[in-house]
Amino acid sequence: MPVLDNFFKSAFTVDNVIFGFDDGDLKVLLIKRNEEPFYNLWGLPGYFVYQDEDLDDAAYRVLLEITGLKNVYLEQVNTFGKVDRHPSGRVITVAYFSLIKIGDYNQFQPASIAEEIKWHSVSKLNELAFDHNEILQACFNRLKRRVRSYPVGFELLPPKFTLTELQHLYEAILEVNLDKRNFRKKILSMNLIVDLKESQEGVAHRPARLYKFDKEKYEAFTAEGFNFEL
Amino acid sequence: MPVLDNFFKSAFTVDNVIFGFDDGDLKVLLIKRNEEPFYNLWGLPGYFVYQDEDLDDAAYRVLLEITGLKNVYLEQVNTFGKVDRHPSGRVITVAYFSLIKIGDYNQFQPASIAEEIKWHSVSKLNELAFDHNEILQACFNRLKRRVRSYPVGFELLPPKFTLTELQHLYEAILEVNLDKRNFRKKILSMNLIVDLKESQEGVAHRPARLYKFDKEKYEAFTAEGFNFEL
DNA sequence: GCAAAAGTGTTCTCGGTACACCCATGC
DNA sequence: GCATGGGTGTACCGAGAACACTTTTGC
Repeated sequence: MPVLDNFFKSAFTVDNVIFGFDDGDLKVLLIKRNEEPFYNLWGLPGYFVYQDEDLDDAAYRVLLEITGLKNVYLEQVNTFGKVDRHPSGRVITVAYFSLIKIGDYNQFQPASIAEEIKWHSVSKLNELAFDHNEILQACFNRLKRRVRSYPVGFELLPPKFTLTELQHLYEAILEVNLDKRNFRKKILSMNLIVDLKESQEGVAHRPARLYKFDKEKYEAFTAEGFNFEL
Repeated sequence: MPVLDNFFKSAFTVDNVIFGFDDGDLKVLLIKRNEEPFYNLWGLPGYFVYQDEDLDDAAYRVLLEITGLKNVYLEQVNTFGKVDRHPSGRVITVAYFSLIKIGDYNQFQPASIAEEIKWHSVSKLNELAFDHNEILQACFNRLKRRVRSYPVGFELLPPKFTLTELQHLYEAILEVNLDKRNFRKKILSMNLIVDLKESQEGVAHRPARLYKFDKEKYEAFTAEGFNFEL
């Protein structure tokens, strides 16, 4: 074996694809870089992992710095390690995605690593810094699959929501159109959401009933693993 | 930002869970370590990633060194980066799994990194070096899911096989028992395998018919993505 | 009263599942 | 002839998919 020291010359980072859902549209939180490389380009929030820091902890740290949020859904997706992906040296990055409720996000975090932070529609993105387009695509694909085995609505929607909002969420993630009646039949038969017996107010049409997730059922489901096909 | 040099002190490795199938049993190829740490314990084949080497290339290199094989199925699974997972310093490892035909494997590779290389049943494993039990479990779980979206039999079985062998493969991976008639109905209805009009020889019972995979259909299927529920 | 979205059932088809007996070969 | 695994068909049930009209509100 060669001298071990030859190998301890790399750095690694975490990059976090933070998904939110608003106005019928799946969004991702991007930062405008205020330093080289890729100055002024949009990119994923991320940072180097400290020497004494676990990978997951680093991902949570970045998430907290950017959004002010803890205890949110976070999942490791893939690791990207092309030799030349970072101009400063050998840097491999571990990609995570997280799901947050846009309403919980506090817009003005004092984030030193970014000049500007903004939600972008996943469906219309321009060129991002580094290999971040590729990373984002991988995370979006993972989310598409995850949606079938995990009730992601619980993470992305506000505490009270309408069935139409929930349907639009699935449609945005899966990039399909769903039949309203079939969707409702299916989702209600899971007994995962609860009718709050309240209604929307101030809308210029028949107000929709509001629902919430049943936390106990949700936890029982996630523990045993289940199938969420739609 | 702190001085960048502080971060370029880490090493990373790839570890490869090499699956094979033989005698109705799912196997994994392990090495007996001939150096510290974990001297004489069994562990996953893996190695440091060179500074000028892409991650996937490193995984293929390890695979080639251990098995003598190229062009086999290889998939990145997860990255493990607990601070103290490696006694020599900060080493994060990217886990891959690959699928090979046990018959193609040449038992005596001149592998410098191992004293001994041996197939082990996935169902009865002892304690492995590092966090390799955890890594193996993650890869096995991934394989369980992958089996539903990819015809893994194509990678794990010899060119000619019987339907019972194929069924046993699925049973070993999914850890369930399948109904013989239903399995055959389903698998034959996919038109993915071809009756070779040949039979087993030298067995002490009615000889089974031999089948092969239809490579064209297989490639068409994998290109468009498909569903392999069983 | 009109625009806009909410809410609601039935039918058909297809795939999944359960299930038991005869067949071909080696010894 | 017997032990061993190979090979075959049918009936039932439930989930998914297609499909259109009435209701409630704000303006």
